[in-house]
Amino acid sequence: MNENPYSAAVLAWYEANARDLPWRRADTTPWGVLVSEVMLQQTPVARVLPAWEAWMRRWPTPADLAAEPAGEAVRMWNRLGYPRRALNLHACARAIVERHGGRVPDSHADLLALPGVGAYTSAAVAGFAFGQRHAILDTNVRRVLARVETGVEYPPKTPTRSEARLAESLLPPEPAVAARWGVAVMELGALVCTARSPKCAECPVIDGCAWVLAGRPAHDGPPRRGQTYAGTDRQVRGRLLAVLRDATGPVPKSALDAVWDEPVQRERALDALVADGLVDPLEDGDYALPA
DNA sequence: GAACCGTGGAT
DNA sequence: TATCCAAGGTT
Repeated sequence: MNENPYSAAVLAWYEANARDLPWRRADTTPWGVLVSEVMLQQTPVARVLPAWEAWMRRWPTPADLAAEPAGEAVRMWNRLGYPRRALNLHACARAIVERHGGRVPDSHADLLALPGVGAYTSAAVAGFAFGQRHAILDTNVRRVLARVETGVEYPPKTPTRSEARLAESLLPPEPAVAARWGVAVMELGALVCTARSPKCAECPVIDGCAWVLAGRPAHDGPPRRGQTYAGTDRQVRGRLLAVLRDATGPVPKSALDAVWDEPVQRERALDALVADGLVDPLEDGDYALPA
């Protein structure tokens, strides 16, 4: 008995409309799935595609990456954003080699223990790579459920227990079907039930959508503040790291000083990069990507 | 729980 | 041009 009234329609829609993404192919390894999920954190599919291909070509297994210095991962990450994810993936590779014999673990708890792997990513890898039954609650699923089930345009700013309970209540009983349902709802949110200008005419569950039935009311409540970027420490960190990425070796501090005029903010950003392990201060005063 | 952590395309 | 926001996680 399945308590999910949408699964059949969504699964059928997915069969007909799913994108042919490389990390979804049958021959993709769990490592390939893990790499894709980390790269996709807060990053659009279109920008991940070439990065994933290059990464997997260079480091087809965790052992391949574990054998390299962390700085190589940061350099390879290029401009994908949130470069600590590169560090996390490198640390994942070493943990997988040391604790799991070089194979990506299939248990949800072991996945969750990996650096940079949280509630979403652990569920996604366990589901998509190993066919297990876990609730997937990413930004796409949250938006779909907010509309179809709750009747509001957008979910809360941060995931709630209520959302998690709802997602779990909708899980099909059969693990393989549940895993399929997870990607299918995500894909529906990514292609049809989008944040702006949703394509309701193409939606397979429009007849049961609480938000549509309510007349598609606009989001009420405080505006979800956008993060200004210009002038922030993040921008400074990005510029500093770009210098190190684009250099072939260590760089003098003067090269870093050149990217930002304001010295207090510049030093703070550099110190933070060092504290995060993204930059190594060398004994001679130069700076380098981590060894 | 809020703040922080990059980057670039779309509108 | 400015804002939104994209398969989150950590502190």
